[in-house]
Amino acid sequence: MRKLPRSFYNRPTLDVTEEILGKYVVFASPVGRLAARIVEVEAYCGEGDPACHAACGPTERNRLLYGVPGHCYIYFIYGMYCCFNFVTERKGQAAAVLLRAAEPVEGIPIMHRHSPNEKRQELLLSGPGKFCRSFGLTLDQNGADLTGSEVWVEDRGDAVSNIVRAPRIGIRKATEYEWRYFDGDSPSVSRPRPRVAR
DNA sequence: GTAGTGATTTTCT
DNA sequence: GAAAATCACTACA
Repeated sequence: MRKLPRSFYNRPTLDVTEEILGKYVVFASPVGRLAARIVEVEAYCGEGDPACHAACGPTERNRLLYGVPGHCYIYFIYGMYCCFNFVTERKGQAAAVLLRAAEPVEGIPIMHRHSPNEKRQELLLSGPGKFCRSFGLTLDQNGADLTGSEVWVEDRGDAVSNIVRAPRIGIRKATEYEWRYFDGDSPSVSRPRPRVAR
């Protein structure tokens, strides 16, 4: 059990994306400690990636992407949901890894309380919006330092044997890049059988 | 079981 | 004014 250092994030985004699978994200929330095993992520590289928030240059909203790696980038979307990102690459390089899904490990009763509609435990974190809601992550955690003591990622020695690569989901641009990585053996990925349409 | 559409707010053009 | 890195509900097979 080892907290990942900043040097883990200060590398090519696609390397971080692949290697963060099977790691554990931990959130010391005000109502208790939460932990989950990461099973699905997507890479967003600012340079040459039309789907990245930073594709059109720096703005007030995405400035964290350009900042120091190893921080959280959380944004509000579709009026009711948040998405949680890990900022990667060196300062000045806008890139991040979007956490799409995870398996509940610790603090499961708390997650159920945040998402009373979701009865099945393996689906509590099966999507970026649901992950933030079940974890209780809000814009209050935007910009949190992943080497700090509020939110961080641990290596618990898990290896993912069946890593699957697929086109990214929920975007209308640059879907030809297969930058979505997930654990093909996990029941908690957001789309068990990815559809080609959309 | 799968497929389609509405909800709702922040951000940028 | 329009789009967005989504989710939940309804309709239909």
